[in-house]
Amino acid sequence: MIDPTARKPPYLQVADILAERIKAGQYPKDSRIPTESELVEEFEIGRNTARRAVEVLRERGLVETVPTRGSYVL
Amino acid sequence: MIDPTARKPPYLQVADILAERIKAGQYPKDSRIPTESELVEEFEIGRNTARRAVEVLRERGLVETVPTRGSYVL
DNA sequence: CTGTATTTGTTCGTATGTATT
DNA sequence: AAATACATACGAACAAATACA
Repeated sequence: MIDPTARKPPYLQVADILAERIKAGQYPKDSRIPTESELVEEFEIGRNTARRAVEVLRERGLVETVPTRGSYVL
Repeated sequence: MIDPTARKPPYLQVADILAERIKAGQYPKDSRIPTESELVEEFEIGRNTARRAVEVLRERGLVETVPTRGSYVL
């Protein structure tokens, strides 16, 4: 799924995949995207990398993160 | 704040600035100095450079670093 | 009310790759 | 060649808040 050798770093690859899913309606508005742990498992990445990916989605205004809850599609 | 072109490398410049602050009592004994991330932001340097700066303070016996906690003034 | 599980927040440790001087 | 610097990544540990049985 993720290519660690690609020019695009893993955290961006993951962010883009998640953004695609949001755009496609796979994660509907107000729904919660996968937790950091789930992203770690699905994409076989470290937690920090998962966090960075979600951070990108926040910066893009795609999700909102609620501590102890998760990140929700806007 | 930091001059990347100076003869003194950034990590030493940062270390010296922090040492000054400790000496001046800006960071009192037993208090925590800024985290690596905070140093990255304040001085606009990379994380490795921030780490190097703190390493210098350790070598000078000015601080003690506790994994997952931070570095504390001695 | 109490304990446990879940989830994000924070922070340092370590390593790799690339670029510049 | 060596030192310096930055970006990226994974690991580990602990805190804090929330949810739930």
